[in-house]
Amino acid sequence: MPARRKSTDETAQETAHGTRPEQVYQRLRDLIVQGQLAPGGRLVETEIGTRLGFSRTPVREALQRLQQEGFVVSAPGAQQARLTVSPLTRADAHELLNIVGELEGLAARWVAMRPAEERTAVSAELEALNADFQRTGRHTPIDHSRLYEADERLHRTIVVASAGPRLMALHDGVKPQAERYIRMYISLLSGDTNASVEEHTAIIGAIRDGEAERAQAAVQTNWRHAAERIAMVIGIAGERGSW
Amino acid sequence: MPARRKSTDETAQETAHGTRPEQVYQRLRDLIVQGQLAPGGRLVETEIGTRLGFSRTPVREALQRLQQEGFVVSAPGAQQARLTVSPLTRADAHELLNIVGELEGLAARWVAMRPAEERTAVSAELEALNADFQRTGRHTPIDHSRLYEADERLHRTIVVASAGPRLMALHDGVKPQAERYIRMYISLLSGDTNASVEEHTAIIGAIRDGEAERAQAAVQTNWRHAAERIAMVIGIAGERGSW
DNA sequence: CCTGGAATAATTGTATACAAAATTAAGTGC
DNA sequence: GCACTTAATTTTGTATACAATTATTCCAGG
Repeated sequence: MPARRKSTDETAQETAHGTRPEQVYQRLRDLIVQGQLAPGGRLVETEIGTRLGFSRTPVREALQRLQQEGFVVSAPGAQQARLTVSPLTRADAHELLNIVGELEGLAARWVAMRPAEERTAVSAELEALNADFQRTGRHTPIDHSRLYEADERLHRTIVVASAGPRLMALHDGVKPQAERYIRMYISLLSGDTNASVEEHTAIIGAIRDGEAERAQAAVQTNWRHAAERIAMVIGIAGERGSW
Repeated sequence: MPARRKSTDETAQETAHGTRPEQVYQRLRDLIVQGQLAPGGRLVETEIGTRLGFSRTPVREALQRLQQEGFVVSAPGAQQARLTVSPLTRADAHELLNIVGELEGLAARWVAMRPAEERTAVSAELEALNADFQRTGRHTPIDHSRLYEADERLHRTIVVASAGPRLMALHDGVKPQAERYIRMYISLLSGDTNASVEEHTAIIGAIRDGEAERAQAAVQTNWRHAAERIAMVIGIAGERGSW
């Protein structure tokens, strides 16, 4: 195949959104986050390439990015890369969720420092999202995927409202990895959404009142609790991909 | 040139530490951090390649990494990359230093949660480093580079003592970018090192006493002050590389 | 002088060929 | 059957060729 790019005559099946490395990246990331690519599983450049219909070059680019973000690790000590899907461990979950808490906490602090008008607008939006979250949590049977997404939307709103490009980039890189843990174990911990709803309420209140310190602390607490809960669940359910 | 790797018969001048992409990455990063590659300056793959004696492939890998970490940005909206050294702006400095504060704050919190024995060992080491820092600050004429490095050693000690691999990786990616700002403007703000020494003392005390919350807050305060000072200095001295 | 546009050059994206490692398979002697 | 060596295969690292895109130059017309 010649090295044509962005040709207008795309074949029908590949809708082609974004550059090729981007496509590969998105595809692999989804597979990892959703567990189709199991922790510890090997990633072979040529295989991915043929499977997705690209050459190794864009695949390599995507893998590098995934590696840097931590979705993928290379066998340590080896001279050659040998990439595998990162294992899910208790320690990693704890560390990761706490980091997300810090980043989102900073974002919350900054929202709480915005002018009153903006704050009320954001809090109103957050209230609505929290109500959504609560409703999804009450609904039986619980749709775990929707529940995660409702929570995600709420948190993301805080970040988008205040974060500059640096914090956004960092958050975008780290959050999906937390998602890996949360999605995997959410079914085991979604029994008690009331606690989360209350924590969200505390966050929203602090933002509305413009109390930066309190908003930051509330977000961090929220995540710290999540970290503890998930670490506990992993302790029971066992780690996956590490042995 | 054939694609030989890790050959034992390296030419004398290239001592070859690490893989080729790693070498290129290190080299470019240093050039950017030390300002040899000015903010806004163009980065051309072939030029870098010939200058360092490698082909475009490893250069590309290094550039990608630099881009993801934020040292380098691609012209927005363009279809092709067009990489340039990231500009130094007031807003970016503020955002970046606050992020570092959060990450190191989390590290400090974790150190403060370690068993007493370990905490006393770390605090002793930190005390020594802080004394070093103070001494360097008093010495006339002030060696700004040494002053930065003394500060850096102290902060790094906290991170190394407690951070897991995730936090370490994140910190290693973000901190050198803060370094870019600090090194550039340190000569303008190193007049008053006493404030920094005191802030360090507060951090060390909290760690010694095992007060996680206070340790975290102290580190964040330290960085928030630095952020404010540097943002102010940039306001006076003017931004570089953005226009 | 400067404005527009075609020709030219520079630069990046992608595929691919080949080399170096590393892994696996296959013998071989015991 | 098992340890050990060697051959074959797989997989990654690097260089390079070519295409697509973007920037630059140059020249005519006003």
